Amino acid sequence: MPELPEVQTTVDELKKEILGVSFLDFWYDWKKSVKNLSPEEFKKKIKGEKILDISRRAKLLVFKLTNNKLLLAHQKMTGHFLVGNWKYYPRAKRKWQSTDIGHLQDKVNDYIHLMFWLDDGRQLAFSDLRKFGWVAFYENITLEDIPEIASLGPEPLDENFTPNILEKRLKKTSRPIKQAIMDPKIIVGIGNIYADESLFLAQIHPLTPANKLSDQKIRKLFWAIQKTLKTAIKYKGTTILSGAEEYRLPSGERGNYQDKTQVYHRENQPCSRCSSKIKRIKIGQRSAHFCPKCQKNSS
DNA sequence: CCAGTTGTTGTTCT
DNA sequence: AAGAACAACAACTG
Repeated sequence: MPELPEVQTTVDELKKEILGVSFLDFWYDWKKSVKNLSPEEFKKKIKGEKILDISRRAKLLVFKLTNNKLLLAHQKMTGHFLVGNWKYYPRAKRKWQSTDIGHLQDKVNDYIHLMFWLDDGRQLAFSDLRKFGWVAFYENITLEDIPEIASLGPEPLDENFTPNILEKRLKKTSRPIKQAIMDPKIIVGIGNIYADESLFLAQIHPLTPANKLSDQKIRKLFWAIQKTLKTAIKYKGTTILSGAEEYRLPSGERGNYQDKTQVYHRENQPCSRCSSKIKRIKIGQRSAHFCPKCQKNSS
């Protein structure tokens, strides 16, 4: 699922491919995939816009367009961008406006809900099996004032982010530490996979109340989060094997970090540190994976 | 048919 | 009022 490392990888790869190109045309088959405008209005706005820069804030992709206009995208759980040159899409069994795509022949995948035609002859496709992801178009507003951005906490890999800032934010809540670091108002970019992995690295039990962690543990957690995210970026993110289409690089390749996880998706497998069986419990209706021996519920 | 999966938001409860 | 809990969104796998 796209968390910070997957979004960062998408940004890095897209920059190599489509910086400087312009949008020629747009197609959609799911209205809600365009968040703040009607898809028809969005299409009018986006046509002719040039991609000047691509960056990331939290799990959002930020496309900087001409005259400070912005295209934002959130991939949520199953969304991802693909760049290519296709002829058929999306799924044969779905009805769609044949006038828009009549000349196409090779299929992308079954879950394309947005398609952008680019002026370099290629296409940018947004694949999203569960349809929670979205794009939004903004003009006459600075990035920090956009509602989805304004309420966000600090970036874990920002050079100005320090253990003291993390400590201050964690002291404000008694919720389990796992839920606290997954809360984008406290710190952004961390989802289920990297929360479990960071807590394993820091040897912290996921149920420990956030405001009960010692300063030493918080410093260790700070380090563990950065280490985990940086390593995951190096491996181009996580693509958990499954029949469904999930996270891919814009080239269609899988990430490789799923082979590196220590606890996530590894229930009953031996801990790499002590060989105890990895446990899975529920925290706030979500799975949490941890080593019961290495991650004690102590403050 | 049911449980499990996921990030974020909006609603409801305490 | 604030903070925490939880439903909702969607679609597929096992």
